[in-house]
Amino acid sequence: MNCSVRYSGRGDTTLDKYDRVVIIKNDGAVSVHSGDGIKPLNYMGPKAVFKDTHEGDERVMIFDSARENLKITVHQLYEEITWEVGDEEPGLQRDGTEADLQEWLSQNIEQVGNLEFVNREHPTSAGPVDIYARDKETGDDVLIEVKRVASSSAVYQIRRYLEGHENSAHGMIVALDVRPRTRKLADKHGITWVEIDKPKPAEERVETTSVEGEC
Amino acid sequence: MNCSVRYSGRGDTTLDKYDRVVIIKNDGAVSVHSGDGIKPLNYMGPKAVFKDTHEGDERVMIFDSARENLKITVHQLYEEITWEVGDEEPGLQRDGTEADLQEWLSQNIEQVGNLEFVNREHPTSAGPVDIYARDKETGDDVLIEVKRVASSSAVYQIRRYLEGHENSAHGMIVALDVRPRTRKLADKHGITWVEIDKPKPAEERVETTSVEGEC
DNA sequence: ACTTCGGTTATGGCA
DNA sequence: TGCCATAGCCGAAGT
Repeated sequence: MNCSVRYSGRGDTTLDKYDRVVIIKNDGAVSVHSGDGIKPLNYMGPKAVFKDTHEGDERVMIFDSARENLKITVHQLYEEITWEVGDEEPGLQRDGTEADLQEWLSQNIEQVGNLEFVNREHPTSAGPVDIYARDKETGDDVLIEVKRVASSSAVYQIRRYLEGHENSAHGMIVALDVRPRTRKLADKHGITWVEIDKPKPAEERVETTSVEGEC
Repeated sequence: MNCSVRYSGRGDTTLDKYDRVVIIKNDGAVSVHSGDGIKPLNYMGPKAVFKDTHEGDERVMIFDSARENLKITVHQLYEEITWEVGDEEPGLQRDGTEADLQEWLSQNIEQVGNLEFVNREHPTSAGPVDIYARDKETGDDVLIEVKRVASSSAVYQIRRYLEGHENSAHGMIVALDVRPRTRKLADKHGITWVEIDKPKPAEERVETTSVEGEC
């Protein structure tokens, strides 16, 4: 359709007259798509209430929710199709998420050092740290942040946890991919980083190698 | 269409057989939508190369890019429509973004204290701080983090900037909305927070005062 | 190419 | 409900 759009709520946006595709889903979610890209230009969440109105001789679609509203002015409607999709979507199965890594590491903590696993999602005053371990030699506490890809934020995160931990502890980042600048930043802050290979699903596992960085 | 999807790249996902809507755009972007929600279940960015193949008697759509690939197995195709959209999309105009707030505050710094504006996006060793100002009474440096909605991360952010700033300075958060726990956290770390009303767009504004620095 | 950061981020989980 | 942290986050801008 050829349309212009006005959104007001968490922010305010305007979309000038042009050809676009508008999708309205079963749960009331709306999205306005341009001819390019993955993300919709405008959209509205599942709770939206749809009101089909007119302004002069133009069709105006209004979507309202608690604190937001979206107004699509339809200048020309080229085509309108409806398709039943059903609500038994099996859903997306993700593999190798951070949670998976965390689970794996809690069972294979020796892969990243001479460590003993203590706790997972261990509470600190700055929030829960992914893994709490102990150095078998020194007996020191080690707090580990697990990431698929570790960027600078991982360093800041682990520093907060160290600050909020009851004892003084050593910080460590374990990830499939530790970005170059993150390595330098971690070193600078005395935080150990370890890259591990993507762990295979349980039944396929044989061996893993690891690359380690020190400060 | 009725399809199942396999993605491998930045992560790995599986999507079991069900009815969905697949959108292929001008620039090569693909998205697989379920009947609910805003975000696509699977997708692939603009650079994707499309190969239309077969596996047995089933159509298989493969999308490849540098380090990713998406495979859609089509079990049944209900309908296929093509629509020309054109590439002169005027684009989304955002209003009241953080950048706008920053701009406004740099011109109206007196709204949040007896301050004198010094610099915007002022560099520190921890990255550029939104606004650098000076306390007119004490002469102390004040570093300000501007947000639409300020959550705990704003506190940590400003602390990093204070750490990376050349002089000792006072930290401040200015936002349309400072979340309750963020207020407490800011207080705890000695960081001032100020909530402001959403500034009106430039053309509606009646007057602004400007502060000029003397050398 | 890599990094950083905003976003109407969305989404899920937990207190 | 609010808050936190993840996400294949996306997308844009700067280096």
